[in-house]
Amino acid sequence: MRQSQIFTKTRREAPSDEVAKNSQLLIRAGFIQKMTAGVYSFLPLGLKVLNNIEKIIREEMNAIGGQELRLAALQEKALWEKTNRWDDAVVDNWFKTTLKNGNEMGLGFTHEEPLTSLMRDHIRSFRDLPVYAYQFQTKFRNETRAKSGILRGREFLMKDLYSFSRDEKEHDEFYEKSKIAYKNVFNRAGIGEKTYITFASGGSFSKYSHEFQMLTEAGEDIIYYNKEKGVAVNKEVYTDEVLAEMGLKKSDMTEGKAVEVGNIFSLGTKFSEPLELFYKNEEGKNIPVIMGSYGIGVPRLMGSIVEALGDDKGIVWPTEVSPFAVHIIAMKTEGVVMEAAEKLYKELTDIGIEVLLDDRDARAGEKFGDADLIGIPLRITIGEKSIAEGKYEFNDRIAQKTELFDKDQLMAYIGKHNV
RNA sequence: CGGGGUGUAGUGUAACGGUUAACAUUCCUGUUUUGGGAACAGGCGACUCAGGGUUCGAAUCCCUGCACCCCGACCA
Repeated sequence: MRQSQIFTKTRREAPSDEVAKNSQLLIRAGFIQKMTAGVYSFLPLGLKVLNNIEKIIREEMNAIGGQELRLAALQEKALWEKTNRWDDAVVDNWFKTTLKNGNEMGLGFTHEEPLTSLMRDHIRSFRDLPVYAYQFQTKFRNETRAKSGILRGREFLMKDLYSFSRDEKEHDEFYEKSKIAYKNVFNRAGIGEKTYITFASGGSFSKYSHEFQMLTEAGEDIIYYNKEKGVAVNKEVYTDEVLAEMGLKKSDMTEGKAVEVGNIFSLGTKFSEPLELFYKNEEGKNIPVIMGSYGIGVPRLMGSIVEALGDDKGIVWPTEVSPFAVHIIAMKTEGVVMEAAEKLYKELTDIGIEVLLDDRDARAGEKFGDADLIGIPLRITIGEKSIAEGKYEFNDRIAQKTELFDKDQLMAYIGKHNV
């Protein structure tokens, strides 16, 4: 894509009401726009990132047998009354509305109920299990206090997977597989090193659950982590008993602030029983399905990446998440420089590499500054100097260093960083 | 939901109760520039969040509402 064609603009300063690093940088670079507190729109660059993250998650979910679907956002009252989750006294973050005929409806903040209900049409026999279904869908949560940019919004895209298993053993096997899949997601998203699988409370679902917590001052949870073992315990269940159970010692744990980028829950029969999702086993007996739920907030993950990797110059995207793989900076908009830039742009684009070409009639400082802000990890500067030498000037966004590559070296480098 | 704070050109800031609400940046014109946010000249852009009140006079003081931010509670 040509940068001159992108309608969004970078800005030098973030709006004064944006305090969080993630939203400051994302707004300055033109990835997102705030509508109102906790409600953000995703602009072309931001949507590309969101889609890239979605792709990573989709691949990992498919790899463990997930089947993608899309449930309705509008929810009917009767269904949620069956699990006692309609009442505002029980669930305080519903967005509810009323139909013209007076019926109440709610905007889904999660989807255990509708999916469990849906599965009644499809799960009858032990032969129909297990089932792993997931979706990417906008969730609505009437948070009393939205904050931290896109880390905690009132409307956000979420990947939610639900597992339906015959028994605890089958459930546990999938639960363990999901841990690996989640680790893969966060590794590919570039925050693997800072993300700990964290033992946590099960909320109202079960006694315990696992969260994936990424260390950052922008987070709202306190965890105690062990770097060597890569595990952590959420403060809310940080007891001697839990530590002993996990074979950990208090002296080996470090306290840190963290943001929950994903979580996995065992649900047991909490939903299958009230919603009557039973299957017939080999003896013809009705057995409640064992369930689990597995969530990742996509914008939150995007914001967490910015929090974790961004520096004082701007955003730094990991390769797989970056809106473009390569950023070509043309130092001039005409003559041999522009011709060389166009040529490389075409060559890379033709072999399926996503390239952003800065063809704007702007000064070098502005182009470099914007490139740093936007955060594409690989940058190639096309100018008279490197053309004269027959080389390509390559800049590493993270190391902030420059190298001269010939064509083969360049292509090899790009190939290595774009699997 | 409790506590605190803030609302002024697109953005960031300024303005003692007293001219035509200022400066920077963005944007537009022109000239010169062209490898890390260029220089000069000119120009556009604000009913100062909304509604009341006090006052000869309100961006400024008071009240109400709304919005946003921060701390806490909450986070299914």
